Amino acid sequence: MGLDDACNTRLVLGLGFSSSPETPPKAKYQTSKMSPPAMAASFEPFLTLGLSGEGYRVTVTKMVDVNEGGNHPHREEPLTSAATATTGELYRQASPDPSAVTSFSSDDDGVYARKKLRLTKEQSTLLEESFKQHSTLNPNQKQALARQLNLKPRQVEVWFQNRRARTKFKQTEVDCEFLKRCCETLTNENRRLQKELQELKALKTAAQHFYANMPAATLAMCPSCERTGGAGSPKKPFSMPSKPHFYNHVTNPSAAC
DNA sequence: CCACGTCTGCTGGTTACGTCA
DNA sequence: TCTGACGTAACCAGCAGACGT
Repeated sequence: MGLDDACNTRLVLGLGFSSSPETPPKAKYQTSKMSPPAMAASFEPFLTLGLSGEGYRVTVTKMVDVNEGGNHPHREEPLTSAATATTGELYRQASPDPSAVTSFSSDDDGVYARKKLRLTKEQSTLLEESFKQHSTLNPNQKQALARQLNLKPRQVEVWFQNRRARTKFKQTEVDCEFLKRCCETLTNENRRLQKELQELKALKTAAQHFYANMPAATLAMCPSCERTGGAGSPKKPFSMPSKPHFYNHVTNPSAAC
């Protein structure tokens, strides 16, 4: 819509109440807390703003946030979906990108319901490239990117927020997988060491029995400690190393993860 | 210097729409 | 055509830091 068009048309403003579902627009619920039946059953004040004699008609329920700067979620007044659709529709008309038309569609009544925006491939690509350079945006970057992409700064902001969240989620998944593998490896290693310990214990018991049942005369003298392995030292026929050699997963990370 | 209120941007969680198998 | 799963835009609540008073 060009400037000339805007100058040559008259605005028509209407205000009223309606309890019927068809007028004003089919207000779709915005949040789950506001169920559609509840919306349909209530008396809704509505405001119509249109260009005389033709299709540029905007119908709004409750409040409309026409302040572009007031797009911060904290300060945004609650909008009905119809109101949101209205601002979206206004924006769409200003957008030269034909693909953006699919972002907001009208139903058979010519009434605009809120539809989810789908970013074009070009928009997504540029956003991705920008995200690779910096995962957060300062206000100037946001404004510039929004202008470049023909989007609202708020949309760019939301995209970056969601993108950061997705990145974090993916990283968490990767970390989770890594820890799972570590856990599996350590469990296997633990099992193997337990088995080894059992075998050593069995060996020790067998050796104890062997030396205990052997006649003292047949026992050889140990040349270094000068003790026999049998009756002379029944308690310690042989000993395990005082410092058992455990596999260190920290110093040998390849064995674990 | 400290307390307080406001503004702004972020995160985490959720909702709802569009797409696809 | 219907349906469920999935991706994601949009939203909300809460928090934290900067800033002015």
